[in-house]
Amino acid sequence: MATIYEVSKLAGVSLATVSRVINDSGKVTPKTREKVLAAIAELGYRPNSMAQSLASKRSNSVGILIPELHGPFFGVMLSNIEKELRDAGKRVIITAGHSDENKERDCIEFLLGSSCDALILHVYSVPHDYLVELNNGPVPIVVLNNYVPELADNCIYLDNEHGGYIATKALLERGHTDLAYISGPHWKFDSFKRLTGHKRAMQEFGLEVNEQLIIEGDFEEASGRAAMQQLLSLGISFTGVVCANDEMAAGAIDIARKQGIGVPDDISVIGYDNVYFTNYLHPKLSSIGCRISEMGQMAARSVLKNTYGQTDLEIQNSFKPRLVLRESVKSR
Amino acid sequence: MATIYEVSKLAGVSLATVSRVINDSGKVTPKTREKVLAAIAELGYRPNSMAQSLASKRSNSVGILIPELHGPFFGVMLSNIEKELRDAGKRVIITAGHSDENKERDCIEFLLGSSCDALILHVYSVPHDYLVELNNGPVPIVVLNNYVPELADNCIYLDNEHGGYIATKALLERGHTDLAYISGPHWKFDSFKRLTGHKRAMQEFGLEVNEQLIIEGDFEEASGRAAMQQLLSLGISFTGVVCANDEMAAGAIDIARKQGIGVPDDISVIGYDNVYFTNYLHPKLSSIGCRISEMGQMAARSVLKNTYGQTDLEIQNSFKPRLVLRESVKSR
DNA sequence: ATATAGAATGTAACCGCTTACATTTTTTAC
DNA sequence: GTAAAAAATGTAAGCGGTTACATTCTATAT
Repeated sequence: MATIYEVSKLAGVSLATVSRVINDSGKVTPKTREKVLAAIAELGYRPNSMAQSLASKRSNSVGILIPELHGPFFGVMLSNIEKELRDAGKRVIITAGHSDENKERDCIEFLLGSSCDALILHVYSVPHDYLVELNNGPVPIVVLNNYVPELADNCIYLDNEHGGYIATKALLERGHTDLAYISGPHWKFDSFKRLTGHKRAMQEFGLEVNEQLIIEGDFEEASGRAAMQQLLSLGISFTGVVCANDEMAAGAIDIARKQGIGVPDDISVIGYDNVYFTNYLHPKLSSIGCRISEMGQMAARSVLKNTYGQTDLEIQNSFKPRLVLRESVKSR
Repeated sequence: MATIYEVSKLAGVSLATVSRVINDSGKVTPKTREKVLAAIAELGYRPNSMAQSLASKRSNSVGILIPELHGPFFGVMLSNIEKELRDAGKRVIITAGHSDENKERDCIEFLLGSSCDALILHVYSVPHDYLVELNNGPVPIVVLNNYVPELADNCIYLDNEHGGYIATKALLERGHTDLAYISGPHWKFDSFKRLTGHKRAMQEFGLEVNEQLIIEGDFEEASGRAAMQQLLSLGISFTGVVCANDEMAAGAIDIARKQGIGVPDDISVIGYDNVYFTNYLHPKLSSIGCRISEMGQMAARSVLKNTYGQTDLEIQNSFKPRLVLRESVKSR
């Protein structure tokens, strides 16, 4: 591989000049620029990014930590982060934290050791203090899908409380009064917030929430099945089920069907996340749209703005989920 | 950030010695190792990966090019690549090529300019020649989910012809004789191979394939709907539909249902990829399992073996898909 | 005790670039 | 035409490591 030195010799100019044309920095006469460009082309020269990084103290790469790389939610998020960042010529180094504190820490360590210029973190288990501390270090972070008060400006998040609220309200407004709720793990903050929103809506409508009708799942389809099973075995009647994500809703619907309970005829079901397969389900699942792409994009923009000096970018920190009505919800 | 120089001073040893303990290379007395380790801990020193890369001419990062970052197929693949690679301490730089030749080339250029030690490429549009040429360059590649004869040892792929064959055979063996086929884009090699396998199975069973019953979709759900629509409007009877992926199968089933055609009672449907949501569909979709995780993992191992010298790893280049029977297929 | 092989450590060149500063060239003003 | 200012280019010192080779210990053999 040719080096900048060889280019400079061939073009008959100094190293500095070659560097200038490569980076488009400083003034260079069109004529000499031509010469340099020609030499670069002739040698098939490509700057050595490691050397550039070392000398400039900027790696042009940003580290991403996301719970999983697969799955409809994270995939979309990642997709948008990558697009936005690569359009700006930045590299994206990804790691998966699997919602486990130690793994999340490992990933962060790993990314810190990778000379990232910034980190985009979608974590579940690492404590807030740790994030705050981290942000005081040399590499700035943006916290995705989570709100940390001390880091408010660096957070891009969804108002999950509102999401739980509107999901529930969608059913209440349609005449349902007896609702069940299939929750995600209570220790996951977004899951917890959704449930909080649910309770607020119930309260607002003057309804008692029956704790027996709140089942804790784990966001996986199987837990939705189990939850529905349990709900039906309770012998308490209800006409609507709010689920904390679409996978669990899919499982719940399937169990209902198997027990001869019609959705939405007997029971209305609403999911959360509005993941792409909601459309493939039968009945098509109503859900809560989470602005996943926008949040991903915004997280990327946040680092472009704060780390790479694209000061013209507008950052929106908080996103409001919205109701997406399909076939699984019916008025009574 | 502390440098190796400061560590060496604090520990009272030379740069070389510090480097040795960091990299666990060369001999170092336990005692001096202790001193160095202590100094490292005291300073909170972390090696500068850019400097390491530059000096060692090894970035420890591998570039990934994949059509999309989202979607059930690619997500799983990516997930396994990342896991395998990061367990080995390698960085993963990802890019999405969107099945477009120019974008794919851009991505490859981008990765080449990122000092990757190796590339894992899942491409659709870039010609074989280009890949062969590329592989002659300084950075080795592994071709994922595609077979390039000249690069046979660097390819990790699925036998898609076989997949199309067993999918079709699954229906034929269950007494179906009139089959329709919803294909992916013919220009995508995997899609084409699947169709080839379909035809072979038909032939083997002494059946004529009716070209009218082969509809070209684009792997998206909507095209599955459209294809089914078209098939039903043909007025040609058929009792089974083989789909080149699960999304299109989901669309096809939904259209059938809307037209009052029972699946699997009136028509059996089989998908391809065995993507996770096949389980959420109603009826649960039979499909062809594509060993996605294994291929992803194997691609990663291939680079660990060939680029990072883990010679003990066994590489399996070709994977056979397998039939996954669920509810959408029924004997007649 | 001494020579010597082998182990541990140190020295310094180098990896390929960026950039502050110095120098040279060109332009402008008079 | 000359001086001063501005623009273009060049020089060289890093950036923070790795590693070949040189040097200094240690341990073993004699």
